[in-house]
Amino acid sequence: MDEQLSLDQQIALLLRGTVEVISQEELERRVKRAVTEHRPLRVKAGFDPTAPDLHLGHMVLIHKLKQFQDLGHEVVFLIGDFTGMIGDPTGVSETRVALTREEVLANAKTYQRQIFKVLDPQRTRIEFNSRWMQDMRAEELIHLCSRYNVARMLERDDFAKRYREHKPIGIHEFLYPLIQGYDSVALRADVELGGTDQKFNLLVGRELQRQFGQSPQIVMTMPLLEGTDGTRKMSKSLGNYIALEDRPEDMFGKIMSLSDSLMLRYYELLTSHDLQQIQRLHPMQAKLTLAYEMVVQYHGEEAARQARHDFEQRFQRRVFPEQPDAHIVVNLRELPDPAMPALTILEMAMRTGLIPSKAEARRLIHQGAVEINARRYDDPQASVQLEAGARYQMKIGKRKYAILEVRQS
RNA sequence: GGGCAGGUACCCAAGUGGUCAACGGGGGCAGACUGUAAAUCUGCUGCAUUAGUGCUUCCAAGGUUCGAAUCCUUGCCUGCCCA
Repeated sequence: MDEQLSLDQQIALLLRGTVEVISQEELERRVKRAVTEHRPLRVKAGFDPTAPDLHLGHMVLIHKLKQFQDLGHEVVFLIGDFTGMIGDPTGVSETRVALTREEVLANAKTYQRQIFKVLDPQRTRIEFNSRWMQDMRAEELIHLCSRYNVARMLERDDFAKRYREHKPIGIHEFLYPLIQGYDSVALRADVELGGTDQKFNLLVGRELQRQFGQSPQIVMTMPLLEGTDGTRKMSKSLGNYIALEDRPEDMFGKIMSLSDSLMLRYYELLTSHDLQQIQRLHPMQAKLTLAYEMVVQYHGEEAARQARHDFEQRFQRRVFPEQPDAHIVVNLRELPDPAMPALTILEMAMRTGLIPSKAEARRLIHQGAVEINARRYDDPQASVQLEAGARYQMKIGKRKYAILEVRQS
C-alpha cells in the first residue's frame, strides 16, 4: 500500500475523471479496508482484442488501472480472447463479425507490448478469459444462463433498439454480457473498470457475482476520450486518433494542436497532474509539458527530447528541420538542358513526393504554400536555376519539409 | 412474399435530358492573424494538360438519344409500410 497518500487523497485520485461509480460509498469502504487489512483490491478491466493498435483513447482505462496499481492494488488486464470471438454487440446496430482465433491471439500480443508502457509488467496480471471459458461444459453454460433473464437483457439500449426495430439479435450476443460478467466471478474481482458504453455489461458482473455468492464488484465507468477534433470519440475509423505507435514527432505535434479545453481533458484522463496547477500555467506551456510527457511515456525520454526539439525548430522558431520529410537528389544530367539547369516550382514540388497530384501541387503553389529557400513562389511555372552541389530547402504547407539536392554526376 | 420511397464526391445533401466535374453545408487543405490553441476573415477542395481542352465520376450492367447524374430495362443494396 502506498503510505504517501492519505485515504482521502487516495479516494480522490481514484475518483478523478470517472463518470459513474457504483457505488462510491462501497469504493470508499473497500479501499479503506484494503489499507487497514493490507489486502489489496483486485481491479479488472477487460479488452476485446479487436483493434491491433491502441490509441490514447484506450489509455484512459489503462491509466486508471495504473493509479490503482500505484496505490498497491492488484491489476488484472483481461484479454477477452474468448469473447472476442463472439464480438461485443455494444453500441453496434447490427451483428458484429466474429474474429478468428489467430487474429485474436495476434492482436493480444500487440496489446501487451503497448500497455506495458504504462503498467508495471511485474505487477500486472494478464488473463485470457478462454482460460475458464474454453472448457466450460454446456451444462455449466446453461446454468450460467439461468442466472440472468431475457427481459433484463432487453433493457439494454442497443438490444432494446434492435428488438423494437425487428433487427436480428443473435442468441450468442446475449452471451457476451453474461460471459463478461462471469469473468468477474471467475476472477473474484473487487472492481471493474470500463467505458461509459460498458455500463450494462459491468452491472451484469455485479449481478452474477451476487448470484454466485460473492460480494458484487464496484463498477467504475470512464468517459470515452474525445479525439483530435474535440467532439467525437477517438477512433481509428474517424481518423481523429493519436496512436501509441505514432512517430514521436507526430504524437508531439498532434498533442500541440489540441484545443486548450481538450488539453485539460487529456490531462485529467491521461495523467495524474493536479489540474488546478495546470490551469495556472500558460496553456501553451501546459501543452508542451503534456506533449513531452506523453512521448516520454510511449517512446522514452530520448525520443521525447528529440520530438520537442523538432517541434521547437519547425514550428516555434520556424527553422528548417534537421530531419525533413523527404530528401531527394536531382542529377544534373537528367535535366532537359544540363547547360542551363533549371526546374519549375511545380516540378520541384512534385519531386518531393509529398503531394498526391499535380493539380494539388498547383493549388498549393497558387495559394502561397510553397517556399524554396525561404522565398515564396506563387507561380507553378516559374523556374528556379539550379546549381551543382547546392541544396534547396522546400517548405510545403505548414508541416511538410523537403531537401532537394543537386548533383553533378 | 406484396406495396412505396430511395441509392450523387470523405460525410450530409441539391440537381430530374444539354448552360454539370455537378448548388449548398460539414469536414479537410492553404493563406492572414496566432501559441501548429480557440474565434475570425479569404481562397481551394476528381485527374491529366501543349491551358485550347481532354479523360474518369452521380449503386452496377446494358439500352434509348447528336447528347444522360437526369429517360428505359435488368440486377444489387437501403429505408418505410403490409403479409
